[in-house]
Amino acid sequence: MRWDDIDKQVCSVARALSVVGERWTMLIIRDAFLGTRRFDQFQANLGITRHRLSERLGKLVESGVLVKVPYSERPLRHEYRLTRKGLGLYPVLMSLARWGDEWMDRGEGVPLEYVHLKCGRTTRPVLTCSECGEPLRPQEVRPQLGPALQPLAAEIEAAGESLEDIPPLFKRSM
Amino acid sequence: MRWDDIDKQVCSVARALSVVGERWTMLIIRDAFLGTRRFDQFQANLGITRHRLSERLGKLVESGVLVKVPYSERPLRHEYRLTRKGLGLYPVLMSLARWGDEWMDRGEGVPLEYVHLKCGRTTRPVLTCSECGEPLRPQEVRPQLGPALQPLAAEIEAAGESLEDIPPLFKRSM
DNA sequence: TGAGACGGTTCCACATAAGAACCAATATGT
DNA sequence: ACATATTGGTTCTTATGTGGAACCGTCTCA
Repeated sequence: MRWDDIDKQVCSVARALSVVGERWTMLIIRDAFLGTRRFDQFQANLGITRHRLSERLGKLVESGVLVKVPYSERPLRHEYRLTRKGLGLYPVLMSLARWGDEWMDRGEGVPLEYVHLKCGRTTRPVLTCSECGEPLRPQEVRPQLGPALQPLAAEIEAAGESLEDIPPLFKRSM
Repeated sequence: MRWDDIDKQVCSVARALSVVGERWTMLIIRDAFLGTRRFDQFQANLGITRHRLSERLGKLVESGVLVKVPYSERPLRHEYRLTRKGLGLYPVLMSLARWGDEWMDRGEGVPLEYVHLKCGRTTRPVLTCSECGEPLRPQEVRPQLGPALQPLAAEIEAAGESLEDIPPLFKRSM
């Protein structure tokens, strides 16, 4: 299978990665969250080639993560800003940062700290349950087929198999 | 700059991506979280080429995200399992899944739902502040230089500039 | 009139990926 | 005893992606 076809999978992770899963893309988004908006700024901050940057920005605009907003007529210039869809990537970015802080440390402490303005303290983001507010741990979460995979569920039951304990069942999912 | 050098940046996101930022890698990890352990299982589920899979698994073992555990002598066979470091990627994965659910939906509903066994309800993971428990929103979080970037802070102050409102300041950070 | 800022595009050499075939150690069936 | 299957790879060829540098077009400012 080609990488270009992963967005066809019935899998939210695969679909997400079809947009933000290429080299440089998440770093461009990180920079956007830190306030970078212009082509040359991105290029200087990231050290990516202009060619690649141009291509990646184009794709991000196409997929609705960034918008091109003019900030000057004559000469016509635009900058790139996060859309709501782009802002939605914040948890992904923060989770990556947190994991990097925890596991990729070089013994010099973390590069950045994050002050939560609401409570005034340095925060370390935690993933929690929307329903009970407890931290979400992988052992305490059971994935089950959602609406988009009901046909698959029917198929499996028709074959006389059980929906329980078939981990590879989820091969097209999650 | 080459992609291979991003792990040298003083940036936790970049460092994290140097491990999990390549094509296929997060999908391999997704499968590992869903219970996949053996080479051929991964290959069948993902549709990745054996070559690429072999290389990616090797890198993940090298970087400590997976371990190779023998499950049979004669013939010697091993399987791949998530380490604690690997399990630490759960929030990244769930955040990606959630974003995909929300923004890459095709109108057929979500592929998978997640039941939080502790409270028994279908959960949608939320990123919250470790200190006050409130949901973390990008506008309410102020990144500031951490220990690893104190030299940079000194440099900037020496140049007579302010640490405030210099977004590109963070170019080597986050 | 000439240089510089900005936001790109074009070109080439090299690196990485996809797909298929092959390989080696054992186990299993006949 | 021999053929076939299983598992976990490696090797090869061809296609696609990437990095680096040069170039381009529109403006502004001196």
